[in-house]
Amino acid sequence: MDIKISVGKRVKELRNKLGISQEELADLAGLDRTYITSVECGKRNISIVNIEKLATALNVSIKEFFNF
Amino acid sequence: MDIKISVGKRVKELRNKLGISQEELADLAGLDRTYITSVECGKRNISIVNIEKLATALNVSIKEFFNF
DNA sequence: AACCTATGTGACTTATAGTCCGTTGTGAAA
DNA sequence: TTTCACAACGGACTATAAGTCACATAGGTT
Repeated sequence: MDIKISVGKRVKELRNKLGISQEELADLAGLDRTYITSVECGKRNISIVNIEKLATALNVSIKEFFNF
Repeated sequence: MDIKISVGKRVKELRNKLGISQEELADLAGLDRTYITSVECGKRNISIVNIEKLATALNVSIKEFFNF
């Protein structure tokens, strides 16, 4: 599976587990809401710095984030 | 520790374990020799697609790659 | 119907990722 | 001391990710 799709699904999965909206996650991570959308939809080739921001906001380590 | 530094150290560690040069890794991953240098030096905010290319070239899964 | 909340889309500018050329430094071997 | 392989560095360039916006869509509520 395309890594961008996998990352997107993982973000959505962890976000849903926390029960928060894309907008709340965006605020927590310091990113734009529409950027979160496009990441979750697998449209972004996200960088490691933003992955770290998202992982932190989602309360998981990077190692845990990639545990898929 | 800065995630870019951590990634760089990890690439270098895995590359040395394989006993290959930066240029060989670059060829295996389909990336530029000078780019590998800057990644290893922690100067690059590498994207997930290139992380996947490097992990594959280094014979580890992405999950294993981030096992640090 | 009109309304709210959450999510998705397309287009766009700015920032930087990534390439390509070469140079420099370094350490080990001859 | 030169030769070689490798690693780091630099400038100039192109490709693409980051980041934002107006707007569209889908469901649920009144």
